[in-house]
Order: sequence, then structure tokens, then C-alpha cells
Amino acid sequence: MASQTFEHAIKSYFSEGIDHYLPHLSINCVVWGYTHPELRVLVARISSQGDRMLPGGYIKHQEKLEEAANRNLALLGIEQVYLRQIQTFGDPQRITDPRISAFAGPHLSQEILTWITQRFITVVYYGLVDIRFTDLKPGGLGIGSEWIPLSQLEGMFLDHEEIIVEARKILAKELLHQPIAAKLLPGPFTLGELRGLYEAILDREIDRGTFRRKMLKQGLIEKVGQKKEASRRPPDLFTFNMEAYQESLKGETKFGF
Amino acid sequence: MASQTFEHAIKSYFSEGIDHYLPHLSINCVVWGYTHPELRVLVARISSQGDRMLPGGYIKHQEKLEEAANRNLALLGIEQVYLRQIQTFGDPQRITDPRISAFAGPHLSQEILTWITQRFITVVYYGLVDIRFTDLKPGGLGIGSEWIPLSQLEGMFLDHEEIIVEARKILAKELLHQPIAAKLLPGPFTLGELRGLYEAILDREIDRGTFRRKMLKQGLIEKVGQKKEASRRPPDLFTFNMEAYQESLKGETKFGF
DNA sequence: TCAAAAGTGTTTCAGCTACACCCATGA
DNA sequence: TCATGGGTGTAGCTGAAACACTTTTGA
Repeated sequence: MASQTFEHAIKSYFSEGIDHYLPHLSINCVVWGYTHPELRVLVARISSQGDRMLPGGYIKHQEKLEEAANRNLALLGIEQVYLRQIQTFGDPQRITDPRISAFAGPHLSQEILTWITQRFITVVYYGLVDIRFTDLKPGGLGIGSEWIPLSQLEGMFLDHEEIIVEARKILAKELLHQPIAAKLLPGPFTLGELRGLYEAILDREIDRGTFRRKMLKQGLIEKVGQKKEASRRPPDLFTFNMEAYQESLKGETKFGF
Repeated sequence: MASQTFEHAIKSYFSEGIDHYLPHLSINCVVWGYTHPELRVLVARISSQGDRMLPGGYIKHQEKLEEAANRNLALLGIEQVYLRQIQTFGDPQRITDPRISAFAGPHLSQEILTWITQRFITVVYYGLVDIRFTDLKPGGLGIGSEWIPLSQLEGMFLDHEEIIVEARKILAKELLHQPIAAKLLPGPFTLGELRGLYEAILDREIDRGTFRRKMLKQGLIEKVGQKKEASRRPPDLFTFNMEAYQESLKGETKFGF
């Protein structure tokens, strides 16, 4: 997206002043999206090479944690996203990255440099969005953002790759208890696509027949038509029924495979 | 336990100086124990009335989060406890409690008062211990600690009751995926006691026969003798087999009911 | 008519539930 | 002998897995 420097982005982020934020604390978000048949993560570029970091930022003095997460994501064009706090990373060693000075740029004030290199405890949220209805825009820390597949996590800043790996585990667990697919792929979708999503998250194959019966039996999705496709039988199209979805959250339904 | 004032405990806690700790950050622990047939939580008294808070404290500048949790628990006599981070609570409103000035005492320095009333983001851990092998000792913030049943959460400080309720939900979920009973009741125990633990956590009855077969089939517990008891058939005694326990953690075994 | 993916049917099996029945003990 | 809780047996249900079979389409 944008084509400014990371240094410029940092200055811009602190235009209000550093003392608007709580020291030692940061927010990071692992936002998941799905483009058949791949699971993707939102990352912010911090160099014109392959260096990347998780989207995030700092917390204002009178701001709730989730508000901070939402505000920092909104800077990238992600709004009204499903968010859940997953874990807080606070190892004193986590802020060491040899690239930090190279990225930051030579013209930052001492105040900002001190801020950037302090110890951070970062509260991590994960988010689920439908990539198809999301438009990224330049902004926030970083010089543009993008959706990258899980197989391309090279070059992540600090401990951000580790954070993503942890978030990945939580995602797999969560899938078995909550119908999170409804957030990643609300519809319309074919059962082939939905099954692809489950297979991507769980990292294994699922029998087609079993999958169809199980999903339909849950009563969370409903048929809305047929998809026109080339060279083969057109598959049914479904969407999640949001009323049934809300209802299901009350019970202890199992969504696993 | 001890019989000092909360004010004294606070002064003692800061004897090294406030600037040893990261501002705006605290640690709280929800430590679970089980005395047949009740689940209990460790709390610290902060008044001679029924006012209580979760054990916890602050984080040193070069200290890992889990180290901070362990250090603050060790002050109460809890050591080598199984700990897991569960959630971070950071609502700006969470620090308001009308009782705070009454508890703190009139002779605190301005520095300490400012510290106590700042905004805190608290990283919460939960712990599992066998109450039978635990000796509480006076120390830390608070004027003594005790194990209270879940039905007696009145008088908790700040949002600590809410934190316990959240931890309770996580405990119930966790039980289905990890053999956490091994930490609460390593053994020896009867299957009646173990079943009581499961029923307490899950808050429902479990069929005796089903429970026995399922537990034995998992292969995590082994018979070690018989218990002498009055007026009825003596039940078998079991312990967790820690080797099998460690092994089970690698797989994706289900421990649910 | 073929290939390909979607949809459906069916068999088998594992595991859980619920309940009945016995066992061992001290009063 | 009885009451009590512990241990065991078993019929029946549910649901998942695996695989075969049918359907629909454009090439």
C-alpha cells in the first residue's frame, strides 16, 4: 500500500505525543482471514524488504485494552472486527531485535528512541475477518499491510512469529468450541470452501460426506442457491444463519471434527 | 495467619522501593485447591472484616511475568505451583473501589498512595495445588491468606470476583483437555474423591460406572492399595502416574466428560 | 462419453449413558 | 441383617469414519 518510511510512520504515530500512552505496554493483533484454500494473517511491512511485524500500537491512558486494539486496527482499515484477547507476552528479552535501529531510521528524537527500546509487555488479541469484504489502507505503525499465508512468516519482527504460532494453536482449539468459521466466511460459500477452511485450520483432511452431514445437522448454515461453475456439477451455496449462530453461543455445543 | 495491618504489609512490600516495579502493571493469581467435595480459591485478607483480594503483586523491571507470579505466591508459602497465564484485565475503571482509602491506612507516603491508585493492567495466572501439601505463611500484600470455597466470594476487592468467575470458566474448559486433576489431587485418592473433583469443576453429576471406566481406560491413574473407612466397603486408592501424565500431554487426548 | 467435483447412502465400529446387579464392611 | 458406598456387567443409543455409489455439468 503506502510508500513512506517506517521512520515517518513512527513519527506520525506519536504526533500527539508519547505521554498519551501507557509506558511498557503495547497491543498486538493476530488477525486471521481465509482465501480458499489458505489461511492468512495480517501483517504490517516495516521495510521495503521482507521485514514485517504484527499490527498493533500503544494504549492510551483512559482507553480499554480492546478499544486500543480496535483503534490500532482501524488505522489499517480493519473495522468492526471480531476480537478476542488471547495472551500477554512479557519476557524481558522479547524486545531485542538487532534490526530495530536499522528500521527505526536515523532522525528520530531521543524521546522516541527511548520509548521504542523500553521493555514492552504486549497484550495480544486475535481477530477474524472476511478478507473479501476488507479493504486495507495505509496507516498506523508500519508502511502498509498485507495478508500473508502461514507458510511465509519469514522476517517477522521481535517475537512476532512465536506469537502467531501460539495464536494458531488457539485458533485450532477455538474452532472445536465456537463456530468461528462464521466470522471468517460468513457467506455465501460452498461446502467445499468451508471444508477447506476447516482443513486449513485443523491441518488435516476431513471426509466430505461426514463434513456435510455434520455441518447441516448443527443447523447453523442454510442453503441460499447454487453457484455457477465450469466443467462440473454446480455446488450449493450456503450462508451462516446468524440467529441460530447467536443461539448456539449460549449452549455448550461442540463444533469439532 | 499474621496479625499486622494492611498498611504495614504495603510498606513492607515496597521496602525495596517503588521504582523496582513496572508502573501500571500487576500480577494476580487465582490458585485453585480441592478439599473433598469442594473447590477452593486462595485469597489474601486485607482487613480484619471479610474484605479479601486475590494474591498478587507487581513486576520487577527485569523479571519475567511468570517469575513475578511465582515470587508473589512464594511470599504466601506457595511454591513450585503449576501456573498458567489466563487473561489480562485492563479496564480503566477496574481500579475504582470505594474501600481503597480505608484499607490502605492513613500513614502511607504520597508516593505509595499515588502508586496504589494508578491505573493497573493486571496479568492473571491460575494455579493448581494440592491443598493437603501446602502450608500458608504470612507475607506479601495482605494480612494473611486462606482457602475459601467458591460460595463465599463476598467482599472481594476491585474486580477480583469477576476475575475468579472468569478463571472458573477457564478451569472447566481446561479440565476437558488437560488432566489438571493430577495437579489438584495427585494422590492417593479414591475414585469417589476424584469424581467429586470433576463434579465440582463441571458443576454436574457424573455416572459412577462411566467415570471409573473412562479414567482407568486413559491409563493415567493406577491402583496403590485400599483405604480403611468406616461402615462400608473399603474403596481402592489411586495415584496419578506422572510418566503417563507427561506422555499424555504430547498427544491430543481428550479428558472430557 | 468422460472427467471432475458435488451430493447421498450405507455399513461398521467405538464409546458413552443409564441402569441393574453384586460386593465388602461396620454397625 | 441392613445400610452404604464401591465395583462390575450390559443393552441400547448415538455419531463418526470410511467408502461406494449417484448426480450434474461442460468439454
